[in-house]
Formats: sequence, structure tokens, C-alpha cells
Amino acid sequence: MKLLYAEDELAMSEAVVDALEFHKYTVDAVYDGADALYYAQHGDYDGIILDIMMPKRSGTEVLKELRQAGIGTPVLLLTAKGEVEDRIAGLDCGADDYLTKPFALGELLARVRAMLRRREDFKPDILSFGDLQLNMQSYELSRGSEHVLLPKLEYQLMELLMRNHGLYLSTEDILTKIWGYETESDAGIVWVYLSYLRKRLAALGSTVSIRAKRGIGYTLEAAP
Amino acid sequence: MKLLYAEDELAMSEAVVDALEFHKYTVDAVYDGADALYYAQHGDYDGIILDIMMPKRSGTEVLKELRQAGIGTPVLLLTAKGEVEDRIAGLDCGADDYLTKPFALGELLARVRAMLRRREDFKPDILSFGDLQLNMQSYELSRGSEHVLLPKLEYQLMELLMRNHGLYLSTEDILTKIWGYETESDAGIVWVYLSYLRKRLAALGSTVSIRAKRGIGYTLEAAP
DNA sequence: CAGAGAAAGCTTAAAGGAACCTTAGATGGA
DNA sequence: TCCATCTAAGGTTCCTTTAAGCTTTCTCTG
Repeated sequence: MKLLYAEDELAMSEAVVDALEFHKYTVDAVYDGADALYYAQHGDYDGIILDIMMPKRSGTEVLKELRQAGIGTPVLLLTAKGEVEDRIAGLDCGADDYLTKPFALGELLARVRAMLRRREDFKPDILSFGDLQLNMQSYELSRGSEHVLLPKLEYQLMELLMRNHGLYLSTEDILTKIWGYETESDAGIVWVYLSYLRKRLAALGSTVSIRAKRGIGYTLEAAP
Repeated sequence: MKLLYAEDELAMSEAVVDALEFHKYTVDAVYDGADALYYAQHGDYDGIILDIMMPKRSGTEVLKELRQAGIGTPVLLLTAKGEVEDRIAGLDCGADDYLTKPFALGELLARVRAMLRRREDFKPDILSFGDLQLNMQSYELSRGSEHVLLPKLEYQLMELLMRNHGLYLSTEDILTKIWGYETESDAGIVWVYLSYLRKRLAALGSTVSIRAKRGIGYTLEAAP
């Protein structure tokens, strides 16, 4: 799950990004409204967290432009205490929820979870493919009674593959969706993690395998 | 949208059927697993809602048989609270989603909507000509139950020919459309790939062939 | 109109290389 | 110290391309 977090206060931003990443989200952080708009339009996020008070463009401005551009990504607005008009304007522009600063990190996490879930129309929190199940709460990959607890990146890769089973995902796709829009890394790192996951699948004795197609990408495949 | 609803508790069934019909679904209600299986196999439904606890056959049994019979209709399972194994077994057998009883009607409706929509989204893009289908997501060329996974260039060539069936494409056309405007290669490489594709068609026993017209180009042709 | 010759089309085998895979070890945070 | 992540290097595989020899079709000439 990939989030965009727009907030101009640096200390605040770092704390929140840490917390989100700890909970297995991929987070891109930006520090003003102009960047927020640009990233939101180009980055393919599952959710966006927008501070209202930002340099260059306000959160509500960004939100309004996004919705006008037909981008429906769920948005959580952060407002300072008491700014009731902003809040109402925000919801009017198509925000999914708002949270008043200061807030507890746990509260933010709960809202983000709720926001994503709502958008997914109550999708179950177990993803399933072939003889495998991926528990999105505990990050466990299971086959029957066998379980493995996946590290963050392996989990994200597995989730991505399972959500898109049947589709081929290129190393590019994987790189931008997991490592973020602007990353130094290259296809090599993706190969490494695909290799790790293959080892997990083998260890579980699963019938599922990761199929590579030269020049196209990767997809999950369940042997009969 | 036509749904099958299998549930042995009569009062429950009536309430749910009412709600679904109010939301413009056409609903057939059955009251045990044997009927559920029979109707599901013969009725051409857009979605199926299966209670797990039912007389004669359990919901999971029904689901398993359906999937083994190659029927991919999306299935929503209803489980009693806490029956975790049933749930996992269900997802394992190919359920699309589950819902624990008791549930709010609104939630059921949301899940049904999501399930049907998901199915729409995943409907693969398929090009057809003669007795062949080309799956644009999996790069598979099929005739009936026979499948071949095409390498990238063979796939691109096949796609080009299918999209332009009835037209003659010159080697020039093919070269610039697949290998790009500025390429070192010449017509020879096109002949090679046409040859490869012909071999694929023969292997599939297809009635489709690639017809060459000297000095003009190539086109697909389906024998009667 | 027959036949030679040329051009276009076709097929196959094999070389070459890019894409892919795996592993060991370095790095760095909890 | 352990675990997750990343880097780098060597090994492998499969796709693409080359190249060569073959067949078919057209055209020109006697």
C-alpha cells in the first residue's frame, strides 16, 4: 500500500513517515502543496494525507485540483484545531476524512486503515491465491498449517503480486510501487526480492510459483 | 444482474432476497446445498451467495465442486462467527469474499457490489479471430483449451495482425510498428517471426493462417 | 509459350547477448 | 547481536538476430 504524505513541518513529517513505514506502508513525503499535487497526479497512490496549511498551495487547493482532474484517490486532511471552515470546505471538495492536529499516531493509523478499507469496499483482509493465503494484519504467508512471517519488503512484493495475479508486472512497476516514485535502486533489487519470495514459496511447498517473462514482467502462477 | 442465494434459514432468506430485489438484482433462492449446486451449474448467474452451514451439502463442498467443474462465477461465502478454518478453506477453494454472520444488510450489498465490480475489472482483454483468441494480459494465444505463451515479439506481431485482419501489412509496416521507426534490421527478421507464428498456428491446429501476397504484404485468413 | 533467371518469400540452426537469477557478504538500525 | 536490506559479481537461460540455403512466384527473352 503506497501513501503520499504532504506536510511542511519536517520533524512532524519524519515521525509520521517512520510510523507509517513501520506499519508496512510505502510512503513518499513531500513538503509543499505544489509537490503534493505533482506527486499525487503522477505517482499512483492508494491514499493521500494532506496537511491544509502548506507553502505554495494549500491542502484544499490541491484536493480540489485533484478531484477536477478526475483523480479519486482517497484523501485524509490534516487541519489545525478550530479551523472549521477549512474542514467543511475540505469535505466539500471530496476529502474522505479529516483529523485535527495535534493527533496521536495511533489515531492517524486507524483513520488511514479505515480510509483504505472503505475505499476497497470491505475487502477481506486475507488475500488468497492458489494454495496460499496472505494475512494482511499479521503479515503471515500461509499454506495450510504452515506459516511464515514475512519481512516488510517481501510482504509488500507478495501483496502486489497477489493483488495483480494474472497480470504481468514489470520491474519498473514493482520498483515504483514498492520503493517509491523516486528511487536510486534498479531492477537488481527487485530480482533479489523475487528470489527471496521464491525461496519462501519453496519452503512452504506451495504449488504457486513466480513466472518471469523476458521483457514483460512477472506474475503468479498456480500449478494444477 | 442475476444472483443465486443459498441459505437454509427461511426468515433470513426472505429478508435478504427482499433487500437484494429492492436493489434491482434478480435473485433465485435455494435452501440446501444440493439445490445450490444444481442451480449454480445450470443457471448462468453473475454471482452466488453461499451459506456454509446447509443441509445435504455444505457451502464449501458446493464451492469446491463448482470450481472443479470450471465454473468461475464469483462466490460470496457466509460463515458463522469464529469459524476461521471454514473461512480459510473457503478462500482456498476459490471464494471471492466472505462475510461473517450476523451482518448488516448494507454490508452484504456492498460486498456483492464489490465482488461483481472486481470481476468486471479483471475481465481480460481478448482479441479474437477465426478460432483463435489472444489474451492481452497473459500473452497467451489459445484455440479452445490449447494455450501457448508467446514471447514478446511473436505476441506483438500476432496482435498487429489480429488488430488489422482483412488488411495487408507490408514488411515495412510491420518493421516500423514493431521494431520502431529507426531500426537496422530488414525484412528478413519479419520473415523469421512470421515463420515462428505459422509454426504456432500449426501446433494449435488452428484454421487460421497467414497469407502472403507478393509485393503487397501479409494478412490473417480463416479457412472455413 | 517455354524456360531461365531474378526477386521475393520461407525455414532452420546456431551465435550472441541482454535479461534474469542466486549467493555471499557489507551495511546499518533496533 | 540479530535481522532486514542492499550491493556486487558470477552464472544461467531464453529471446532475438544473423546467416545461409531453400522454395515459390513473377518477368523477361528467345
